[in-house]
Amino acid sequence: MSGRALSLGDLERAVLSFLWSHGPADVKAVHRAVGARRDITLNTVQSTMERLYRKDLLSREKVSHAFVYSTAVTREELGAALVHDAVRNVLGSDTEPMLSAFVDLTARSGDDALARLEELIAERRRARGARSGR
Amino acid sequence: MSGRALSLGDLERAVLSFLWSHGPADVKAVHRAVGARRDITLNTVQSTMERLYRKDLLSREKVSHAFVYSTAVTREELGAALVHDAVRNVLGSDTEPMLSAFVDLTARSGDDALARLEELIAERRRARGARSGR
DNA sequence: CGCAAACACCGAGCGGCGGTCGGTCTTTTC
DNA sequence: GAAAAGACCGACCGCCGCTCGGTGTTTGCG
Repeated sequence: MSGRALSLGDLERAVLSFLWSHGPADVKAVHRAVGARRDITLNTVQSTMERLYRKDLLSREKVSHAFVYSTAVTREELGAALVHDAVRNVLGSDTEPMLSAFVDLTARSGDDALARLEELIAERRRARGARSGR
Repeated sequence: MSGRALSLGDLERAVLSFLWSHGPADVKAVHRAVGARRDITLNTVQSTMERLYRKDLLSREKVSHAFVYSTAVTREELGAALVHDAVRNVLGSDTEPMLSAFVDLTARSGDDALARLEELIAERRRARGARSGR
């Protein structure tokens, strides 16, 4: 853990997206899938993946003499972290504005989304319910 | 309206924050309040505010021969926009992951936050109530 | 065992963006 | 009119992601 104010470029997002969808892969595979449409060198993909690795967003494991990269965080975790950042930077530490934003954004997806949000809250409640605290 | 992937720097956020707290102000006032502690020239503040103006985050009105700047969006709107961006860039267009992130982040602020979220949803429901979703 | 292919890593250049100013041109004011 | 006030322009810097070429190292085949 760590990572403050992480910023991601297009390629970085594309790489992460690919690894989230299809599991772990080596640079070559990612290049074939992601770099192909971009007319990008394998080297570029390599650099990007290493940068992602240094940001602790990817983990790697040496297989024979090539690295196989895996995501170090789930899409959900990253998404939550980014949202959290946005909130902290603009809305501050008060929770109220954050909650308002959530409801607002949810409402834009329709009333059913609002209902779904309630369900998720209820579920979360139930899960935390019995056990209490962390 | 518009706004693609807006990114804000520290000074820009500070300026916006000031204008949100204390109403409209001219460059000089903002410089006194924000630029003072930063050992920054009035010109720097001026440039930053103009950039903010071009990003449509500030509006201005000429009073005598100086501009008085006002925020063109509320803190809540900007916050929501940023959160929306983060969601779109990482979580995609499916609403489910977004809702999960919301509940997750809210839960981190405690059970009362979860309860408050429910209240806000209920309120929103009542406000939009009768009309029905699409 | 030695060599060629495969691959990771370094260094570098580019473009975009925010921050930071100095200088200049325009407008207001006395 | 001249001086003061302020807006605008252009420039430079540093950071960051993108993009490669080149180089060194490791692997595996003949």
